[in-house]
This record gives sequence, structure tokens and C-alpha cells, in this order.
Amino acid sequence: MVSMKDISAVCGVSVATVSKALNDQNDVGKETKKRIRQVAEEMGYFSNSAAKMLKTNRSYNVGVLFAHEDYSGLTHDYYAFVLDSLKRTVEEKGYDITFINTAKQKTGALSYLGHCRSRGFDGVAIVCTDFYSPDILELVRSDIPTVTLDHLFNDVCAVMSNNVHGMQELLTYVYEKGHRRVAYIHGADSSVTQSRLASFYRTAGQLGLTIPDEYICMSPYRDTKGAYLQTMRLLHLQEPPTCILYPDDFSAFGGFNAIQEMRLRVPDDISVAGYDGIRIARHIEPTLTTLRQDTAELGRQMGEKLISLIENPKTTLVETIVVEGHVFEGNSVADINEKGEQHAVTDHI
Amino acid sequence: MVSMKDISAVCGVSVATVSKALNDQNDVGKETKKRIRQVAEEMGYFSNSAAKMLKTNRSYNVGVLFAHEDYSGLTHDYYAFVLDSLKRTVEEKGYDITFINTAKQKTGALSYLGHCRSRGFDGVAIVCTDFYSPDILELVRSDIPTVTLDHLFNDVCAVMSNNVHGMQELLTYVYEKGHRRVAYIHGADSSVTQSRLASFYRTAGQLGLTIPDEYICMSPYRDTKGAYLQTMRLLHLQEPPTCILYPDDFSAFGGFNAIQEMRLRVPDDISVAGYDGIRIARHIEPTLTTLRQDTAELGRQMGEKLISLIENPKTTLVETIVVEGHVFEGNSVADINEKGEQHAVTDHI
DNA sequence: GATACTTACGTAAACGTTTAACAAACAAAA
DNA sequence: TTTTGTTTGTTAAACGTTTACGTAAGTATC
Repeated sequence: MVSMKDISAVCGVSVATVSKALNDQNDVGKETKKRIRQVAEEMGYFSNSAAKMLKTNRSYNVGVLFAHEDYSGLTHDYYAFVLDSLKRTVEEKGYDITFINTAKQKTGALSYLGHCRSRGFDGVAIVCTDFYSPDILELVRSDIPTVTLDHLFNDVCAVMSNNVHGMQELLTYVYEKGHRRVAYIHGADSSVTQSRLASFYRTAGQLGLTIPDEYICMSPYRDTKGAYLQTMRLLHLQEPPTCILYPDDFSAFGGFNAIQEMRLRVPDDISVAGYDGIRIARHIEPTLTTLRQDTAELGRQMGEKLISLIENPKTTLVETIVVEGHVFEGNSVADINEKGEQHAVTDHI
Repeated sequence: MVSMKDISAVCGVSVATVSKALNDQNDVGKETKKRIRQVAEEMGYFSNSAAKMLKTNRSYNVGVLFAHEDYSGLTHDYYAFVLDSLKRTVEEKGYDITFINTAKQKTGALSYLGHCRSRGFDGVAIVCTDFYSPDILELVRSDIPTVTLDHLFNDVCAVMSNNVHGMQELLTYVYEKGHRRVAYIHGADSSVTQSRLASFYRTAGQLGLTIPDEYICMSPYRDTKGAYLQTMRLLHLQEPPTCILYPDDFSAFGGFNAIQEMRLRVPDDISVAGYDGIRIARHIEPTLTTLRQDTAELGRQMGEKLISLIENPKTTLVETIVVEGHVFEGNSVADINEKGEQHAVTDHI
């Protein structure tokens, strides 16, 4: 590996001058700088980031925490898209992304914080994990700039998809399509689930909907089998719903299966709506009506906030950034208004 | 940050002794070692990987190249699953994963190789990219241990899904189900496409199938619209196929849409098969018959080969590891044998 | 009791940078 | 002519490790 020392020898200047030339400092002559840079180029010089890091305490590297739970993490559409956008954003600003090691190492099982300290990450993004583990708490309480996704800690920046508005918009959409008997299969307990469920009830109240208890039930996120079973249950009620909301798009497909098995059709016999807006949902007929979360924006906001936190620690607000999602109108929700056209007209008044 | 120096001061020993104690060398007393380790723990010591790296020229960090093409990269099921498995594998062996920066940086636009040199990656995994770019060539020709996925370079380890066997198995499966008029919509040109296409023709020949030219056409990978159009074309042929093979599962869904639009049913009226085995395909009725690639194994093999290449450069073979995929039997391919049962019996002979 | 070996620790240089402090040369201002 | 300032460069220490080598004491061997 060619180092600054080699360049300095060739150019007949000191190492310090080479360093300054390559870092474009202004206390080095124009001609000298030009020559040094040219020689560096010719010799195939690459800065040694370890040495630079050792001196400057800056790694230009951010850690990303991505837990390996079943059916989540990298292989989850939502998180993968957010990560993709986050990656683009920070890379454009000259930062790299390293995964925070989530494996129990043979030697001494480093904690998350330990790993971050050791690697010298300038900041960390917590994308997907069990937010209640002590390891995570230790990390977010440290002085390392941190941004979380869809979870709120005290004094930690968070980027959140607006689940309250999202559910409100989705339920309102369904309501305006004429549905009055709406069931909601929600996901397993988490802050996201809480937000959506609360918003569901509040919106229902505002719209004057009464939701029987048996219309509300739980099925874990991305569990098609669970969604299938709950859908079956709902379809067998004395007064079944006209529309079912699912915890996510994946689950909605589980619902599809149950509906199909009952020889019913979407949306003619029953309407369904998902949540997330995964790509495949827009490519299968009937296309799924769903609340599409803005993953590109979520990732971008995370990246920009994190970099800002790193580069301007004093002036960057510790805040929660809320990103709006919007209903993607597929054709899985039927318009069952008796006067559909008229309704459409009044919409424009 | 607490350093070895701090520990040495507390313990009243030299920095060298601390280093040796923490690295579990055996030229330091048992008691001393114990005490040093305890103090390190208490003081919250974490090794500075930059310093260690600078001295040892080992980063315990591997670079992963993951290009941001549309509809590929992180957001592609196949690659995401491989990456997930790769990540687990190398993390278990104490390595971290850093993405190789694919963004044009403002300052000096580092090449891939430059980036790797600068970061001091112990090895790189090339998962998904344009293998023909000069930047990639420069990288694979360097002395950095490298493993590629689904692409072969001279003197570079590769892990490949067996596209030849895969297509053979798939076409044979379809044949045994009684299909004689099989169309194949293949993906855009690449070595993977070449392999599959060649295998398709060879297998067809062996089975005695004659494939009319109009049964073979191209639609880009993961392009539902393209697959839709080609499917439409095939369905309007004077003698349409009884089964259509798609470049990938995603495309197969595009085919579904066309079939549905024509008021035909899968598999009753026409059979379809995908390629890849993405998760969603197993959760939608009719479940898709597809050649499921073993992403977990692909990632694991990549990781193990790479680590081996790093740790035992002399004794590690430069080879191509082939991973088998297998037909996932959904219910999108009908059995149209006139004597279906009899055929099933002879299967067991 | 001399020799050799082992154990346990210290010394010091090195890895490749950055940067504060300094210095020489020259120009401009007084 | 002296002072002051600017430009361009050097020196040397420092970042936190690792490791070859040295050394002093203790133990075993003859």
C-alpha cells in the first residue's frame, strides 16, 4: 500500500505537506499541491481510513441496527425499502453503512454499544429491533447520535410513519365507499399497533361507526396463516363485516385465501384493505387498496437527520419527524354507496 | 474513551501487558491477566478497532457490493435473502458487513477498489451489480479476497445457483405433468439468462419437445407489465401453450393478471411456473409452482468461502460452488396427463 | 554452583495519519 | 531601515494499538 510517506519521498516534501495538499488545505503552494495530487493519483494512493480515524475520531461510517427476527429485517419489504433509501442518502454525503453485529460472538459477546464504540461509528440508525431490550436502551442513552424508526425514546430523534393519520385516512376512505361494518385485524402489540388501533377507534367514533368487539382481533404481522384464520372467523359471524382491514399487505393476502376458499370474491362480496404498500400488492389483480407508507421519504429523513446530528450537534433539533402515508387506491374495496355517483359529486363541493 | 493506557495506569502494569492480557496471550501471569480483564470490564473498555486495524492490517470487516439498480438490490427478494444469510454467516465468525459505496461522492468519486482499499476490507462479496463495468473488473482483479454471486470471473470464487439443473428440473416437472406445449418468457440477457435458456432448449430436446419460435420471448426480470404483454401475445396464438414459464415469480404474477383478464383460470385453463421462490408466492392462491433457489445456502456458502479465503489464503481453493434449487410444487401447474393416476404409479417404479 | 530453560513483564518502535507550533523567505507598509 | 504580514513549508507529537526483543527472577538440570 502506498502511503503519504511514499508520496512525500517522490515529491521531495514532508509528509505533513502531502497531508495538507490532499486535504486541500490552503497553506500549501498551488503548484506543489497540484504536483502532489498528481503523483498520488499516479501511484494509486488511497487514504488509510483507519489511520485517519485514529487521529480524527471520525469514521464517516454509520451503524445500522437490523435485527434478525423471523419475517422481519432485511427480508421485510418495508424495512428493506427504508434501508435502501437510507443507504442512498448517507452515501451521497460521503458516509458508509455498516451493520451492527447482532450475532453472539464467540469471544465476549460485544454489546451493541460496545460494538459501536469499538467501530467508532459516527452515528447509528435503529431500524428494526426489539426496542425494549436493555442492550438497545444502553445504546440510545449513550452520546452517540441516534435516529430510530417508528419508535420514540426520550431525547432521541425518531422518524415515524404517521400511523394515526394513516389509519384515519384509510378508515375514512373505506367509510366513504359506503362501508359501515368494518373489521380490523391488528398486529401484535407494539407502539405502532397501539397508534393504529387507537386511531381506528377514534375515527370510527367520529364517523359514527359502531364496531362490535368481535370485529377487532389480533394476528401477528406478516402472518398469512393467522390472518387466514381470523378472516374465516369473521366470515362466519352472524353479521359479517363488509370490509376487513389487515395489519399489513402480507396478511391481507392470507385473507384473500380465506375469502377465495369460501367462494367469495374481492371486492364484489367483501372488501379488504392492507397496510404498507408493498410492491407486489400493486401488481396482482385485484390490486390491493392499502395505506402506502412512504419508505423512500422515511429513509431519506433518517439519513439526513442522522448526518445533521453528526455534523451539527449543537444546532440540530432533537425531534420526531413524521412522514405521511397515503391510501393507495387499488380495487379491493368496493363502492357500496347506494347513490355512488351522487356521492362522488358531493365530494367536490 | 478509556484506552489500554488508562487500564495500565490503574493496574500498575505496562500497556503491552494489558494488550497481551486482553488478547489472551500466554506470556502474562494468570492473576495479572484476570485483574486486567476485570478492570477493563469495570472501566467500560472497548478496543479501538481503528488502532488495531492500523497495526495489524486486518479489519474484520467485509465489503458488500450491492448496486442500486431499479427493481434490484436490497429491495429484491432474492438478493435480500442472500444478503441476510451472508450477514448471519460472517457475523457469527466475528466479521462485520459494510456496503461498498455506490454513490458518486462529491469529492473525488472513489472507485470500488479505492473504497475497499481505503476501508481496509478483508474481503468483498459482490452480490448484485453490472458485472461488466470496468470498476468491477478492477476490483476482482485486485488481490482482495472476493466471492461473486451468480457470475463467473477467472480466478475468482463464485457461488452460483444451478440454473442449468434448475431449468431442467422445472421443465421436466412440467413435462411429466403432461405439458407438451411449453412457452418460456426469459429475462434480459445475462449469464444467468443464457444458462437457463440453453438448458431449456437442451432439456426440451431430450424430452422430445418441439418449441416453436413464437413460444420463446423476452421480458425483463421483475417486469410485470412486460410479462403481462407477452402472456397476452401467447394466449392469442393460434395454438397457445398449455404452460408458460416466467423469468421470475414477480413476472409470473404479471402473467396471472393477463390470464385473469382473459377470463381464464390457473391452472385449469393454463398452467404457469415462476422462478426464484419468493415468499409471497407460497402464500397466495393458487400457490405458484416455481424453481425455488436456496438463498439461505447461497448466502452461507458465500460467507464461508469468503472467510476461508481471508483466513487460509494458501489452502483455500479458488472454485465455483454450485447450489441446487428445487421445484416448489404449488398448484399453478395442472396435471393434464390422460392417465394421471397411472402415471403417478409408474413414478414409483 | 554453573548452566539452561521458563515464566512474567517491560521497552520501544511502528502502523499512517493530522495538526499545532514554528520558521524561512519574501513582500508590503511605516 | 525596521516592522509587520503573508506565503509556503517543516518538525514533532499524538491517536491506541501490536509485537519483536530484552531482561530479571525463578526453576530445573547436571
